[in-house]
Amino acid sequence: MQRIILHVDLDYFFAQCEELRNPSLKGKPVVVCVYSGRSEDSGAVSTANYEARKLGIKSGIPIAFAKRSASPETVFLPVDFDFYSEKSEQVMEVLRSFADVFEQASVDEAYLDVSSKAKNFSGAKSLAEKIKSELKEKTGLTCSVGIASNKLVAKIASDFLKPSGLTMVEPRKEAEFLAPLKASRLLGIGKKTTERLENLGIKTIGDLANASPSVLTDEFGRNWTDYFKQSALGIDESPLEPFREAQQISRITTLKQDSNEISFIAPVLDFLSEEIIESAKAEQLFFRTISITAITSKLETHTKSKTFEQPTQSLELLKSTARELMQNFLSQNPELKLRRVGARISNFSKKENQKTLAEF
DNA sequence: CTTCGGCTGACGG
DNA sequence: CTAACGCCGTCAGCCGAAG
Repeated sequence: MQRIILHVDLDYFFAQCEELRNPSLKGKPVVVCVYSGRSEDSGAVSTANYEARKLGIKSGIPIAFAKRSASPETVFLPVDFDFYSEKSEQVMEVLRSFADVFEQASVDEAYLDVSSKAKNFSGAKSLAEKIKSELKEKTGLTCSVGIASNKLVAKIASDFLKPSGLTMVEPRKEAEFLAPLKASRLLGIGKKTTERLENLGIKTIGDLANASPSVLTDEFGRNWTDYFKQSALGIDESPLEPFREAQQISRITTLKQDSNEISFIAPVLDFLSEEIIESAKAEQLFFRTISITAITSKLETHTKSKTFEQPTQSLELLKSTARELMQNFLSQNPELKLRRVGARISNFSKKENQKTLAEF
């Protein structure tokens, strides 16, 4: 069955939201930042608009680093996630109305299966243009759209021409479209894997398609090799998932100063625990596993966890367990100081005391 | 043998 | 002068223990 999938990606989403709220920002470099609160400029850049990107400012770099390459009119703003979420909901509502099957992939991305609404690829292109104009009209936001026969290629296509782009890859043209692109465009190929592939002389997706399977298997194993080979040819049967359930809820924060004292860290974990329980209750989730994360001064990550028999929603249990796990970790690693600490719940069930069939 | 718990590491928005 | 560095979430893979 030939599918027609659209991937819609909002352009420089957080920064575009800020431009929408304050139109005088338009035309200036805008940098949306996550401040850690530890010193004036500590933190990282979340999103930069295209004017800022021209200056070399992009997601993930330290704020202090971004300020060095900023121009005098560059505007730095703190993230306002509540505002972006609100806009995101408006956007998703519009997009959903155009789809036979809809999957929100993140706060600023969605997949639309329009197989029966569009009939053919030429119809899908008209539909995509309609989506772009209606989205702009109803929410004020621009987006880039990719059209293809599956999610994998649609996502790469939406990224091909930005901002405000529209890229269509017709059926049977997938491998040809992908071949010249960098291997890192495929999902799951990040910094580390790119380096390992380059050591094998593989730079582009085309190189990957032509690579010897046995060489790939030696380096990455069967599972990855199969996935790489299929992806490089643009083959992807994965269905849209309209109702993805959360697997975990976590909160993490940067300490005001590095520390290994439980008396300093425990109140921080308590605060994170309260936020986590609030989310869990909002989604009516009961959890069995509690974890803590400890990130050292040298940015090494450690996690510890504990699983309980009965699902729970108890704030007190979360607080006491998180504290106990952290206390144990600190005693076992007295030489370490922590920069960031986090807490997490997972292993969800919808209800407390869920009975198994055998109990009836 | 499979499943579960615990943990690490890679990745991405 | 250099180095600088958030937060939230998913998944694969490994290990050892338990079933």
